[in-house]
Amino acid sequence: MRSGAPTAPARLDRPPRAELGDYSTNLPLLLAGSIGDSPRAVAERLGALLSERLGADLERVEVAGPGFLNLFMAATWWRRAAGDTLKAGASFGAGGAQPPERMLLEFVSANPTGPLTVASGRHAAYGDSLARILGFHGHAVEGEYYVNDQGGQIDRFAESIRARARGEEPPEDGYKGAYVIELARRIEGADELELDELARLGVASMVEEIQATLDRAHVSHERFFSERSLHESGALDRTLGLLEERGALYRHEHALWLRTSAYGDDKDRVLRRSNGELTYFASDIAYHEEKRARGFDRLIDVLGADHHGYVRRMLAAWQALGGDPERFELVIMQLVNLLERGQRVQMSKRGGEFVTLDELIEDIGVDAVRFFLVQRSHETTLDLDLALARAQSQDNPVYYVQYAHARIASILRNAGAERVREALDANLTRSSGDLHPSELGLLKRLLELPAEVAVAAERRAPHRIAAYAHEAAQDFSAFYRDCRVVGAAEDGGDEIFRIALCVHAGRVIATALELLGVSAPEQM
RNA sequence: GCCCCCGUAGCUCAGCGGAUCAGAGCGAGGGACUUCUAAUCCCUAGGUCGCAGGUUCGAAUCCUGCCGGGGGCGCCA
Repeated sequence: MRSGAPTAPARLDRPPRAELGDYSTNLPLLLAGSIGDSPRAVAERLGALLSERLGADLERVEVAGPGFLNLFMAATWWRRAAGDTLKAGASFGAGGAQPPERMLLEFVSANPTGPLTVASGRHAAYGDSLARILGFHGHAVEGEYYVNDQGGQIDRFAESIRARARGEEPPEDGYKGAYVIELARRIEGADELELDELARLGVASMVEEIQATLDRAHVSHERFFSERSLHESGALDRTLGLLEERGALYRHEHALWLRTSAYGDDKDRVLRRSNGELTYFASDIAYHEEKRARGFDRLIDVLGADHHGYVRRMLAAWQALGGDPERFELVIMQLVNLLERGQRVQMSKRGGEFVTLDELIEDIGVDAVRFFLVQRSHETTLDLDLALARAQSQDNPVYYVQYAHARIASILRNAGAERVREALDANLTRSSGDLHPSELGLLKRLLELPAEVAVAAERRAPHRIAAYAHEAAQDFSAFYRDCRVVGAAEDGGDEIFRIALCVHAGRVIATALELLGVSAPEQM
């Protein structure tokens, strides 16, 4: 667009109230400026044009407010839309990514020094749902878990296991949770193994547990990537060499520094300490260089709020490696505050006092956990009162959505396979007559799925799908209340059309739940 | 000191690439089960969208400042 053209995007919206039309556009408002005519006049002209073009599909247009154009579609248009989308089957809403990309999504990556906490659970629920949404939208997504299986914390972890194996208390800065005792018991000869070997075994055991927990949470990663392997494969040395070649390194007071400040960081960062040890940051850079070499179109890291200070330096390092900053996203997840009857529950792996993801799943069920943890935007702190979550398990929104799905299944069972098949094959535009407002409301909602998926994918916002699923369930409930399906003729409805609508609604709700990793039961 | 997130109905929060955006759920009060699942549905909330400026024909939505809450700022990971 040339200068003088509107800068705001033209939109086709669904007005907040049905009386305002089926669709509305702000186009006249945007065009008025460059055309040099009043918005309402532009709206009049555009409306006339649309009426001509759309013919019988358009019932009428109205110019409203400062210059909106509200469109009222005819019943036949809706019937055709229903028929068309029904043909798309379970893939309705899929695809559309512009352009489709190969993505690597790193999420959870919790230290293998203890069980996953509820905070990790939020990362898991978010990351896994995001991966599903991005994939459904047409991207090729791989999920990855970075295992920090080396470094000072792992040493302390090993020391803690050994102490427990010897019946002693863990060191002051060690891991004091009861699970370490269990771990010590499970590892044979833990009291006299070399620390390095003990660390290896302890981490392996912990990673296994973490994987089992993730399985229970229906969260999957394509790959677990070991930090240690970067050292062993020489990847770390190669990365340092690369940075050296690019002139990004320098030595100062016996330490090796990366010039991250050249790429927007506040100050430079140490890669090799004066005592000769490499920092965590150094391996992380090697890890990202490794990811880069694998040739993805885009990397997304999901990090905890406590890592936000890390974002700038990681991006700087990425650029120092020659990476395109547009192709590397760092998503910061805000915290989960766990409350128990209003009391804050402390979450520290070393302190050993925390609520695990396993416990939460045990408490309220996987479906509720998944739904709860992605219900709120990842950018906002999530307060989760455990007592409340337990008590609410009956009124939990997830049950509401699942119930709608089960109810649809029940109706379709009632209608019988024969009628359902008939509905799927029927030409829905054959019958005429107006749609019931609740039929229309539901249909409109179902037609929004592709747009909702697109927004959720583009903004990395799974919570939108949770909200959408709930809205779809609400609209179905209204439809159920007002419109008899089996035996619709009794109140003047079209049974075939309504069965088709049920099939469609069931698929859409199932799709939304699937994107959240929540089951869609046939009966409850 | 610097950085991040938040401040919207009693509570938990959506909305925040501006206009038709003042919403949902829960809680509370009152109704509805000879009806395809009552794990449901219907009615009842009048909240200065933290405060003050600014940009705009138009701001909860963008900008600035301030107040309040949470978190982070290591040659830890």
